[in-house]
Amino acid sequence: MKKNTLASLIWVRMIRFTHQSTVLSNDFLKQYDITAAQFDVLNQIGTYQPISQSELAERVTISAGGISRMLSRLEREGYIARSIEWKVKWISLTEKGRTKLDEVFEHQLQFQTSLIESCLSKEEQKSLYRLMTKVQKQTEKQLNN
Amino acid sequence: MKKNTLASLIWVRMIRFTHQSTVLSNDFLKQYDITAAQFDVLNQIGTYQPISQSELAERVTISAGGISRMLSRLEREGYIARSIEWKVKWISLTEKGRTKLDEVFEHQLQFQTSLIESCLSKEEQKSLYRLMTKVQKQTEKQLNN
DNA sequence: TTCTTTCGATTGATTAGTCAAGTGATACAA
DNA sequence: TTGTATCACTTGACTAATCAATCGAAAGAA
Repeated sequence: MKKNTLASLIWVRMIRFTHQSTVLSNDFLKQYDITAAQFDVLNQIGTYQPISQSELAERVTISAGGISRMLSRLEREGYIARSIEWKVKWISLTEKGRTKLDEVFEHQLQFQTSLIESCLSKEEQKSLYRLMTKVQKQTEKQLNN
Repeated sequence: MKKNTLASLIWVRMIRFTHQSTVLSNDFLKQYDITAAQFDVLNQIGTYQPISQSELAERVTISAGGISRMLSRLEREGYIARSIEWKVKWISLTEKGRTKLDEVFEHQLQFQTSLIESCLSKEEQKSLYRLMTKVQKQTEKQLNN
C-alpha cells in the first residue's frame, strides 16, 4: 500500500540529519552566545563584505524580509553595521562582529568536521560530497525557475 | 587562513539542499493547502495512531512545546483529534485528516522521488542512502546524551 | 514640473520551532 | 489525610522564516 521509494528514504535521513545537527550546533554555539543561523550570516558577511542586503539574502537563500529581520537583530547586538547609499544598504562587520566571528569560526569548523569524520572515511566523505553537490545543484536549478 | 574541511563543505551542501527542498516542497504542497511540516506530522500520525503527544514529538524530533503548538493548529484545521486519558493525550486522524493524507501522500512521494532520480542513478542513490544513514545515526547518538 | 514606475528595504500576520516556567491530575509517602 | 513529587501537556517570550502589502527615494515620461 504505502510503499516508500529509496529517494524518499534518503529525503527523510537528510531532513533528520539537518534538523538534529542544527540542534547540536545551536547547543554547541550557546557558549559563544550566538545561534547557528546568526553564525551562518556573520560568516557570509565576513567573507563578502561590504555586501548589499539583497545579495546577502541570495547567498544564504532566505527572503528579503527574513534578512531584514535577521540583520536588525545582529545590528541590535552590535555585530554588524548598515550604511545607506542610494537605496542600497551595505552591510559590514563591526569590530565586535569580527572578533566574534574569529573567535567562533575555528571551533565551529572543528565541531562540524569531527562529527562527520567520526563516522565516515576520507573516501566516503569524497563520495558523499560528490553526491550532495549533484542533488543540491538540482534543487538550486529547480528553485530558479 | 580560513581553510574549509571537506566535512564542512558537505555540511553546507546538506543545509542548502534541505532548506531549498523544503521551499520547493512547500511550494508544491500549496495546492493541497498544507505545509511540509504539517504533512510530516500527519504522516507519522497516520502510521502510528493512536499515538501519545510525547511519542509523536520524539518521532519527528521536535520539542514537547513544538508538538503542542503544531497539534493545536492541526486540530483547529480539523485534521486531528485529541482524546484525554489519564494524563496522556492520544492523537489520531479525523476523517478529514485521513482523506487529506491519502490525497497528498502519493503526489508528495512522487515529487521527492523525481527530484532525486532526475540527477542520481540507482547505484548512486543506494550509496547516498548508506552514507546518509551513517551520519544521521551519528547525530542521533550524539543527541541522546 | 509633476506623475508614474521601479526597486531595495521594512513590516504585519502567520507558521514553526526553542526553552523555561507553570498547570493539574495522579500516585505515593508521612 | 495531608503534603509532595511526578509527569504529560501548555504557555509566554523569543528566534527564524515566509508572503504580501507598503514605504520612500530615484529615474524616466508626459
